[in-house]
Amino acid sequence: MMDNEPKNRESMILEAARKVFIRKGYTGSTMQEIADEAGINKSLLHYYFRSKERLFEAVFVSAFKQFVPMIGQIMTSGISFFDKITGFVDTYLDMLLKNPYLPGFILHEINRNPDWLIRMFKDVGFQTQMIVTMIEKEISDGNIRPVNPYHFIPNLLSMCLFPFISRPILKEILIDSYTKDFEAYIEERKKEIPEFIKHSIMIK
Amino acid sequence: MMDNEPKNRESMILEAARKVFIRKGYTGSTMQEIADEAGINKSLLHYYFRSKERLFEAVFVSAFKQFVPMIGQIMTSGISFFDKITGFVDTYLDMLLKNPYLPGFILHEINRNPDWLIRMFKDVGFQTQMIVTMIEKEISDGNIRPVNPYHFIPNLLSMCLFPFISRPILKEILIDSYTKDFEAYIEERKKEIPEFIKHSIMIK
DNA sequence: GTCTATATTGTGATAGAC
DNA sequence: GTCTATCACAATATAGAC
Repeated sequence: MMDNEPKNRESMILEAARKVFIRKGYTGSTMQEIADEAGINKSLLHYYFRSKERLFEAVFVSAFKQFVPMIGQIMTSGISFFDKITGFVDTYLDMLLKNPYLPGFILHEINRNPDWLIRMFKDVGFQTQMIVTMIEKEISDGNIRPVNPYHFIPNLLSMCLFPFISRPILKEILIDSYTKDFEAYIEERKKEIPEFIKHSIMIK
Repeated sequence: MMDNEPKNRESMILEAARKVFIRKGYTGSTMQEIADEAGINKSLLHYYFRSKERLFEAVFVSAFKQFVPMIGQIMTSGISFFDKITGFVDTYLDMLLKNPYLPGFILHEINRNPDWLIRMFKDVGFQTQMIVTMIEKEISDGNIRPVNPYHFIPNLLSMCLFPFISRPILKEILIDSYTKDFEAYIEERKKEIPEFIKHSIMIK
């Protein structure tokens, strides 16, 4: 960790709040715990952010932006379809390894209040239509077999995200008998997921 | 709904608690809300179950048993590998459609307290080794290509579970532009998931 | 068994000294 | 800006009448 630069209180608080909220969720976290984590007094939280809800909102917005993959860049580049998949999986899994509790946090909080999504996606924007178009072009070009993009995209996302959401269960039913730790297991998936997809939809 | 038979208070409370806990989680639920849902007084909850935690535990244990797929039955039957996959996906998605919030609930609560798992799996037991052995036999028999079972099994589970965990997001980024409602979308997946797997690992 | 208080602790939030 | 003290209320839990 190289970020020991003296930061201002506001970002210190945000960092502590992020840590606590992401791990325990909104209803599972208390202002006291966040204050302790930040090494300051409870009232200071209210000084910088008016309420628990506002503090949470600040954390959630930034976390959500991180969660939605920057899929546009790589999907419009000139590389082959298989390389696009590999590149995406590699980049996204790397980010998730650095933020293993992010998926569970986002999914749970969105479930708690789905209305946030509409406002969220205005800022962030997952370019669905662009990806669908890209996939359809690959099909008509004869590079991949006819696959329904509206199922393929969730399949891809699920295979990346699921291990992080179900981490304790996976550890119990699989990894323990597989003698690998979690990070090594995810590293393996960087090859396994593209391989799985390759056999599933590639024509040549 | 045909279950209007007069039930005893205890199961009425359990039903109400299940509804509230599964939707809002342990920290997001209050005893008051559960009492309201059951149409009774707050103190009665404490009469039947000593504490919030005990009431939750009763709900969680039964929910967890439902969540862990009865994969042993179908995986040891004499049918072909592809039929096993299709049968499992069909059965499991049907159960999930009746309990759409179950996966998010279980996964979130396990994340909140992973220690429960050890005790849970003693009772329930997901027969990992049996499934792994079965897959390895299919490989050596030349029915499917050599695939790592420790990645294949999570892939299969993830494709079934993910839509339910990420339902609001999927609705926002996919289904709206796809003109299907959620149930119709899941019905489609009963064919799409086996199809995806078939192309991915079947040899013939 | 079921209800109406009531006790007791948690927690978000504010007031006010410095 | 930062702290201590305190308020107001919500939530779990219990006591006791019926």
